[in-house]
Amino acid sequence: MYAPSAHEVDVPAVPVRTTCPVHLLAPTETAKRPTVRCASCTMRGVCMPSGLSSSELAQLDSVICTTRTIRRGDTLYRADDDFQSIYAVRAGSFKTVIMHRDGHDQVTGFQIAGDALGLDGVCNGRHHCDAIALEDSAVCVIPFGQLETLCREIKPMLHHVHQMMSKEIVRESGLMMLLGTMSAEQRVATFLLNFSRGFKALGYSVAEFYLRMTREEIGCYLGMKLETVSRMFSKFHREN
Amino acid sequence: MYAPSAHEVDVPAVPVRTTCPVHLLAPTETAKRPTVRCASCTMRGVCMPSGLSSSELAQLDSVICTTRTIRRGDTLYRADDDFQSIYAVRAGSFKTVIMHRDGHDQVTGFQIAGDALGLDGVCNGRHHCDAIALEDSAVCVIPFGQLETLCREIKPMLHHVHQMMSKEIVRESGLMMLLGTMSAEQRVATFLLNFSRGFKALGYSVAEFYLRMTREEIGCYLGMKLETVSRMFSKFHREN
DNA sequence: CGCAGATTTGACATTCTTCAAGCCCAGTGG
DNA sequence: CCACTGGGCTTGAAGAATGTCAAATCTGCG
Repeated sequence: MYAPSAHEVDVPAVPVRTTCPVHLLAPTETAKRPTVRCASCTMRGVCMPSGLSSSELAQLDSVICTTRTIRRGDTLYRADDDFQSIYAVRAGSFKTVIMHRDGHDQVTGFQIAGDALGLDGVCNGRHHCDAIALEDSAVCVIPFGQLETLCREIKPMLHHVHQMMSKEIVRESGLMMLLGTMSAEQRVATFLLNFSRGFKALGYSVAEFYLRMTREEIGCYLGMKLETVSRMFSKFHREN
Repeated sequence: MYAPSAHEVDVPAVPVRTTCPVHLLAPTETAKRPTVRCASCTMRGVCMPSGLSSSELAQLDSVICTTRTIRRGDTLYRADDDFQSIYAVRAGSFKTVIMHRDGHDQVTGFQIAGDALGLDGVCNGRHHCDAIALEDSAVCVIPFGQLETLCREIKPMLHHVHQMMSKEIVRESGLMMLLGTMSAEQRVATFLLNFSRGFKALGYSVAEFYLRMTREEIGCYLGMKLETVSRMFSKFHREN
């Protein structure tokens, strides 16, 4: 809808929000609880350590993966829910939100295919935020107790889990930087660039992509009001 | 210097910055690399899982702990440093800072006795921030590779490491909430309350304590300018 | 004592929010 | 088919919160 050539400038073309899904679920994935084999999963490189032997992969498969589908707007888990499992996004997208009594919510992250969800629950056995699907989505369910058991047997797995958690820590500290030091304009620009990078890693276009979240959700994530987000988008669009 | 009774209101008495250290190092701890035994460490409850057998504690001691002292203003590690170890603060205090080329730094946390440092490095083998001592301090050095080995042998240890990392994730998301949704006044109040809570856990006074960091560092942490921090302190003091 | 850095305070500028109005689009029902 | 409706989006004007700049203390340290 906008010129794809726009990615010569720092900020990618402003995407238009539509309801056309970025990742369509394959029909086989919509069934309620089919076992998906990690060994043949295209996302394996994203959510599992590389270099596992086939017997180790079999261990993974036997112990760990079931999938779950979540409809747009539904929650994968809520704050205070008992923590049992972590999740890997297979298809679709989510947001994680910390609700505050007075309605001042904070979106702490957007997750797309390959991202992990639920690591906040390890700390004290309860989740600390809500995870809400932005579109019809599917996740792999990874029971954390069993994952820990596996970690004791497979060293690369242990290290991978640690990396995932550390990556989350680093991601969040980057966000703190954004929230603490950047102007509204810089925040929106950074947000678009990060998103673009995320889609690129999945093989989608860098310069043109759909945003599944509303202006309000973006604002909530970036620490500003939806009107300000809108103004920044307009500004970038004017200035290309 | 201020009335300790002030802790009846929501916000503790505004502390005065001085150079009087909160935690004095015992003389024996200032030597360069003495081995401190985890088994007899008073901080053990904070940085290690409870319920380890004495043989497991011995394993810990033999493999892991050396200590290091850092002078005020010196760095424990810097961004881009090779990641080898994580650290547990034994005495003193630190800040972690993400430096940005244009001088817009972000303080991502303050760490006092019992807190962990360095978990951001697991992710890709390099640290992502600087850790700087706010006063003469001491840390336990915990080589991460050896810790992972130990994790495979001692299950509670594995779980504890996961909890530490998850705790850091939760801490950061709380900070994102603060940065994203709160007014300057609320941020400073929350900051003081959190700090008060941290000191309380160490057995120090809730209503009166010293802040080792400058107004600028606090501002950097809370996403505002030092003048604003100062104004809020003045305001709280006026209103008690 | 006197310097350098930290802090406080005031006046003014800027940025962002708030409030309000109108537009666009998809879904709905007559 | 088309008006209607609601949600999301855009835009303008005014106001509040915070940043910027500057000056005057305060404090610890040599």
